[in-house]
Amino acid sequence: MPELPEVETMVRDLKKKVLQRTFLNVWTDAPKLIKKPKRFADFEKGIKRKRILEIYRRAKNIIFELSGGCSLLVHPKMTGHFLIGNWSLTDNSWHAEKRGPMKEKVNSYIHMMFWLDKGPMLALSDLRKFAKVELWRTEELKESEYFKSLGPEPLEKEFSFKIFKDIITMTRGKIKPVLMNPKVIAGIGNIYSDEILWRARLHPLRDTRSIKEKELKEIYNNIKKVLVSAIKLRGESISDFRDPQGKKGFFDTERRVYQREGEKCRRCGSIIKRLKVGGRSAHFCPHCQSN
DNA sequence: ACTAGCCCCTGGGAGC
DNA sequence: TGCTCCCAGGGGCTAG
Repeated sequence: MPELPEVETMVRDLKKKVLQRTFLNVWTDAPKLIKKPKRFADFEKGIKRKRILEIYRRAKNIIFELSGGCSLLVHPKMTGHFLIGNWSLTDNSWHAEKRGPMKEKVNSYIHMMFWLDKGPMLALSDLRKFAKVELWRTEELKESEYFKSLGPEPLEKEFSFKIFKDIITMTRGKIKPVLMNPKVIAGIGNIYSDEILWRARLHPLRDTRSIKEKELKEIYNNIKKVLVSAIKLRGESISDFRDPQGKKGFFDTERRVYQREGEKCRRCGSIIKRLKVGGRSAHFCPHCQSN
């Protein structure tokens, strides 16, 4: 499940491989993934012959800044990830493939394929087809209500303890869903919120208004520590996340609570429990993370 | 102002 | 072995 570290891993790899290259063509068998513009023909027309000038991450979005004042935004949601491959489809086989299922899928979950000039192609794999693909005017995207609504980036220098403290104390609710809310802080999802709270020794259901300064400091420090460490390890692959080369991440070695229900806490030996909050499962140690 | 629930989707696990 | 049922989950949305 791509969260900030997995999306950051994809962006860093993509920058090495596809920067300055030009979109020649695009294919999909799941046009519903494309939310903007509404018609695939318009999307196709809009992306063709555009060169990739920059690639960056905002929250869990991957944004390709293109020539001609366009930006391609991809939110991978649950199972989306980019793959870079040397599938040698010539222009002729592309036309053949257009009429039927792709024969050269390296992965049967590829639902979008981008042909680039020179070298390997770019594919979007998405088992559950939840991903969001949008083509924007760059200016409009940067000024969009959506961008403005996103919370701060937790790894930016500007994300000080004071800012963190202010937004958490301002946001009422249970700490786990608050941490996961992209409008509060960008990029933290179910896995990393569980891991952060275990390290900070806070119960996922703690009311934000009851959290003391010292505890806030623990959460703040562990947000940075966990995310930085996960990026170094190239993300998690408990889910089906793979990097653009199709390789797994190594965060599993650092996993302490997520999907460890019934197993022993690595700190105190108590049995890890699971509960539901905000429609998501929260994993925690009932001894270390008392409410 | 909250929160619970629904929806999109599909593989995998459980139960029979 | 194979069928059916149910669940997970990001995030936007609605309904209570």
